[in-house]
Amino acid sequence: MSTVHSTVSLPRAYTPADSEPAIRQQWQDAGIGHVEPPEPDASCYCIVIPPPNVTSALHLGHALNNTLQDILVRYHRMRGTAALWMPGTDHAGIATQSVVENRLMQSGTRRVDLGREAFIQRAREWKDEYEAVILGQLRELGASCDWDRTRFTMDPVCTAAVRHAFFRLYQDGLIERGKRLVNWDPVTQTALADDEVEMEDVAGHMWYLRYPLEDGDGFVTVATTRPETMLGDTAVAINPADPRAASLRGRFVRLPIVGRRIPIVEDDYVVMPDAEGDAKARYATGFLKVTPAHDPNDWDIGLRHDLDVINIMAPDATISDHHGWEDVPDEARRFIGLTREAAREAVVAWFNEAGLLESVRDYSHSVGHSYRSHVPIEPYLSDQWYVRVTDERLRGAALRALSDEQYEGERPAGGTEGDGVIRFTPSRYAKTYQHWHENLRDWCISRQLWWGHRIPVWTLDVPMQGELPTAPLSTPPAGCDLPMCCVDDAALCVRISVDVANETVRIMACVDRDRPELEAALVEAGFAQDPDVLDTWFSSALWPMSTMGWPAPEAFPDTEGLLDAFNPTDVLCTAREIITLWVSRMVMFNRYFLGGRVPFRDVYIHPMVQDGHGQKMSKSLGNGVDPRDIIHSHGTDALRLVMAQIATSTQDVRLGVDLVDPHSGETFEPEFITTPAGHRVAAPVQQSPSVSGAEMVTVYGLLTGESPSEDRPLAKNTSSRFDVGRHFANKMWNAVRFALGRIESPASEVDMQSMSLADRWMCSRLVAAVEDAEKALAEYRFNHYAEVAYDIIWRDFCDWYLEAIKPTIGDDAQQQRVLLSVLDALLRLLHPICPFVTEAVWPHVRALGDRKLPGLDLPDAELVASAAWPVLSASLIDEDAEQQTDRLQRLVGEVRRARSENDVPVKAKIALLAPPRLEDMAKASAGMLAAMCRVAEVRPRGETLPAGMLAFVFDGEEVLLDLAGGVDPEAERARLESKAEALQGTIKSLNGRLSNDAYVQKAPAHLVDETRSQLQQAEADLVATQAAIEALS
RNA sequence: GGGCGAUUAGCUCAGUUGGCUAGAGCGCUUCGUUUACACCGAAGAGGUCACAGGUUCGAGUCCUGUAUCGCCCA
Repeated sequence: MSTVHSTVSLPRAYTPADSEPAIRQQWQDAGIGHVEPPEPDASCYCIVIPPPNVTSALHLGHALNNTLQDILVRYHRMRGTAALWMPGTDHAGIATQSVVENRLMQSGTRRVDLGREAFIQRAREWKDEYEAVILGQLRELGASCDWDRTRFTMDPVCTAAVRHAFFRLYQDGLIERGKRLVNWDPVTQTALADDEVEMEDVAGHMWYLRYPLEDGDGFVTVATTRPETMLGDTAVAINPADPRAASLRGRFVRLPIVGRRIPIVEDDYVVMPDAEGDAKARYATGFLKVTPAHDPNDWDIGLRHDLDVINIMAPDATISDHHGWEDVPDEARRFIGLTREAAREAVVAWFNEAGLLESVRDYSHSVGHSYRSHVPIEPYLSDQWYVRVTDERLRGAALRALSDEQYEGERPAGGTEGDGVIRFTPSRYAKTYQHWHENLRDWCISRQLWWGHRIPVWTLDVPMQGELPTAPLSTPPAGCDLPMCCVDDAALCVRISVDVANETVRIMACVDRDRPELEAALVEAGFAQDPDVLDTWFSSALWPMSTMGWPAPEAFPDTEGLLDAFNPTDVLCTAREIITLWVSRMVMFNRYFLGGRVPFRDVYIHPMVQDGHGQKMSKSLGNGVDPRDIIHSHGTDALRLVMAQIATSTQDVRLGVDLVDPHSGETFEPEFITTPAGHRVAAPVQQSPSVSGAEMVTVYGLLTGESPSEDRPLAKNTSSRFDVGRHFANKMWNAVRFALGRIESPASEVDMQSMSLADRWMCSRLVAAVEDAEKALAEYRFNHYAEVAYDIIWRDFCDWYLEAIKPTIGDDAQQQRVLLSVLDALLRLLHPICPFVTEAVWPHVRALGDRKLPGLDLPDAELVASAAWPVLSASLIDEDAEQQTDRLQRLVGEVRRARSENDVPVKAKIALLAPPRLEDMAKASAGMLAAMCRVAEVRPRGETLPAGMLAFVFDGEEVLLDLAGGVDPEAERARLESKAEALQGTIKSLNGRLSNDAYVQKAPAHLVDETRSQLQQAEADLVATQAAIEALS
């Protein structure tokens, strides 16, 4: 074997960092991700990336999300379809503005100090910085996106889509301005979407306030957690089922402090008092103060009973008489200007002094907080823009898009394109989607921010003159039932509303995309653009269209043809937390603007990555793992393999977070502490596990004010979970090294008839593995695909096949050809998961010559990334080889166990004494037996059994091993007797099953037959075992 | 309060229409550096499948209830 020298071309161990950068460059040079729209009938595959927020670098959740997408895209590309993966990033309005403001505040600058233009410039600089980081990370991960088509939700292409979508919706009456209660953040003074509100449990109080009845005949007691809002009360409500309701019907209450006369109304929303009931009922009095301007439920009650709405607060949540509160008596003057917290104390004190405070009880409840400023949300009445998503054209379309089998109940009939197309994987998320739409509320899309798409509406208020317009200036479009709607230019939509109280007429003009002259004309005429920007999800909702050039591909020639070829996309791959925020809205918009077409056919929801304690990885806990660190310490393939392995359909995955000791480089499990909020985190300072006395600061330590120093450096987070991936890539690498050393002159032709058992078996296994992988991917079972690839490479190929062919490969040109071909196919099979190591060894394997077998098609390619997925013919399936190998593997297992249990030295050669039925097989596989378990000799077993041998039972026959060193007869007897006992147990259980008539009659015949043959086998094994025991004595 | 999900080996998780002795990786024990790989190989220990009922010839798998944990919505 002089060929060993050729392994020299590969180092002993795979070091990812040595080859990954060059491989990325190769992919980029070859443009593997770039796709042009193909001919109409060609097969297409498309995924749009969930655009990461430009707020910060990508975390492990992104690594998971994007690894899975890349696996799909690489697989479909290898299958020969035009596979487009559209990359890009999201401007993330609130989140980005927030991080930029925080950075400014570090130097004491507020955004208002900078002004709008300068602030947007700062935000743009932040975006440029993080966009580069994110795109770099995606490339590092190996993401084979079409980088030429990289988009950003605020770039000109996407902006055109946002402008036109807004215009169309405005024109069609689906966007309107409305006074509504919003989730108001009084610190940042902006409205928040429902999902931007974080619920927190707060230990507060329930105050019991007495409101005197107007006629002086006693009082009612209301219970409230927010006494300060009573200044805006416009009713007291009671449940109509309450026995006290009848006597109070039609009566009034005189509101303390304010003196307002407010009605008692009956509404079944009111919880009746019940000492045994739920938390709310135990604290209830049966009387509810109703403050429509400051509570969403009260708002609804107000609508039902036509109550006054009195706003008593300014936008900063201080008590104010400038925002709708007019009946302010002198008694209430002293509350004006107080913060809501101070007002609460003052109001309670007033009631106490007036003898109207009945009692106070401790009360824990859930209060919405701003995810941005972390102060309690104030339900606040303000003017906002809404999309009427509850309209049948939007919500109905989204519901009808769901596939029949995933729709709960009868799916509404539709009959337009796209109906019944969307399927969720796992299917249970279809329910989340459906329930969300069934309880949908209109979508507030305006945000009081500077960073985002500015609302394209220009407004002018003019004094009312003469007669009010009583009819639309022109006919509104179909479906638009808004008053005073008029249409002018095809790119201009004007609406007029009348404010009778202030005697003004408001003219609002919405302008379509690409009409700067209209905008200028409006400004010239004194119109001012709305200062607000759109909710980020408005532009995200258009992502599958905007990235493909809608509505004006001719204006952006790079995008021409994309929409027709690639929308609908094939699958949206995302986390479940944005099913409502994003998935739903993409479906509504795509269907609305593209004639019912859905944005994607499949929605795959992947699990969440948690830390070792089941907590979400978050910046504030310092428990996140940076994918770049794993790429550097373990290699990208290791990261990707583990990501694929954990992508199971049932549950979220815990990934224990370890530390890297900066003193020694070793990985260790940190000491954990519990934070005041109850989270498990790494203690701020840790001892080095191996360098005595040395300390380090953790990421959590950094957050709590520890500053790293030269003596006490920062310790990076990592996870030993990725070791398995590193080991696997190294295994693949070394299998190739082995092959390079043995494949000297592969045969140019292969005669399948004369292939060895091992070769036939390996090819047969390969067929099964490729089939399994294809099936797994079709069902989005990434973990199964990873398992299939892992097992065939490590268990079948390395552990068995390579060991089995060691004795013969050197002199067998045909076998060399088989090895080479199988290796090539395995690299293709593995490539979508581990693109780097497969690409790194590819040129070496390619250099060895043709790789093709009858029934195995492997067209050559420069790069494995652009190679074809292996196509195997069923003719390679070899049941006989699989059965024989299975038998041989069991025999090897028995021999190995016998050797191990009897402490036979590894180098000691032993002889196998086989009964006739086994002898042929053993002799035919003598080389393999020698290689796998050091059986040096196979001899026939005579009728008389020689002493001093070890016996075991194989397929009902007694086999002997001549172990050279001899056998301890007592240990041997004990082993055989325990074996016999186990067999007796098996026989008893099988007999029991077969003597059960119901089993024999009802179970499928093949199972019953199987049971019978098992019984036969066990009985034969028992006889042979007992014979062996007798032979011992 | 409503909805969804989870509970399987010391740890992290598989287990596809119910069907042989419930699997993997890590960790642990023992042995081994044989010329692909110690990021390796061989052997082994370790599970009343949360609990209680039910359906069935047969339940980790289906149904009901209980407990605990998680997420979403109110």
